[in-house]
Amino acid sequence: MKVATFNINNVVRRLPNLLAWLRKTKPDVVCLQELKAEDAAFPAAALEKAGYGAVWCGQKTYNGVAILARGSTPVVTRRALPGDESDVQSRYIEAAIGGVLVASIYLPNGNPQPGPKFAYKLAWFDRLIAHARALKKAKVPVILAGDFNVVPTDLDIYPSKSWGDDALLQPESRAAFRKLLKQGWTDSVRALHPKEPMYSFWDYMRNRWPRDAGLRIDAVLLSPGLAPTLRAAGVDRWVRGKEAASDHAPVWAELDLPTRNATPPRAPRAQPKARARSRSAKR
DNA sequence: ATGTCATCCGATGGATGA
Repeated sequence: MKVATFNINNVVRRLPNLLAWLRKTKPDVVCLQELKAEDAAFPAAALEKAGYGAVWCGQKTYNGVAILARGSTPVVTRRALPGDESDVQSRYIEAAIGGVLVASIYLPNGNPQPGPKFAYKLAWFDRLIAHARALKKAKVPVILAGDFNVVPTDLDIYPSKSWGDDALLQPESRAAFRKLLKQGWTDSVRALHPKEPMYSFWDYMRNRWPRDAGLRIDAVLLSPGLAPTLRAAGVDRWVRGKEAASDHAPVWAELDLPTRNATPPRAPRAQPKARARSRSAKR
């Protein structure tokens, strides 16, 4: 099973880019962030046509998260992060897909800091840490994927002093991310690529993409039970170089899990292809 | 401080967020 996270930076404007990437890489599960679209504007029909069922939490102009599944529709378990009923920002959605619980996360940016936005970021992080702990205790396979808006270490950013005051690099932000990981989550890309930067975001400003001045702020985290299934992980950098690209590139992890809706490579019984096809055609 | 992209509101551009 291939699971990916992609901060799409406006799913309506970026739909051609999203569809081209889905066609080329065929992830089984996709977490999207920064839809920047109201519920009614989400391009569900186009994604369905591309073979993906979707669930989403939209919001006008800002935020917005979604989960896509190839050949099925995710079963929503939560549409908001617990812990603050007054929080109306669309930053969390959680769903079950083939026995795995998947969360699409858009952690607050937190700039400028210090200030109310940074306080909101840290409070949101605390709520995420508490909820992640509860999910872990449930002993089910869980994937936490999204834009965590944290540069975890200095390896995760190009050599630069211009981000010193940024909320993404503050010790409090980094400590919160460490605290989350310490519960036992595996940062897929970092686990398999411990020495390379593996950037996932390049600011539009100041020629940062052409000079590879990137940040690694998007991640696919695996619960302890899933960690041994991790086979490969990476960043689809080429997506960032396309016309009208998002400022993020997709981050993915390949797990050695049976994919319920995938066509099996060989036929254990008669006509498995036809059966698999008719099942997905019902969607 | 700079500079990029995009949208909002509501007016021919400034404020905002990332």
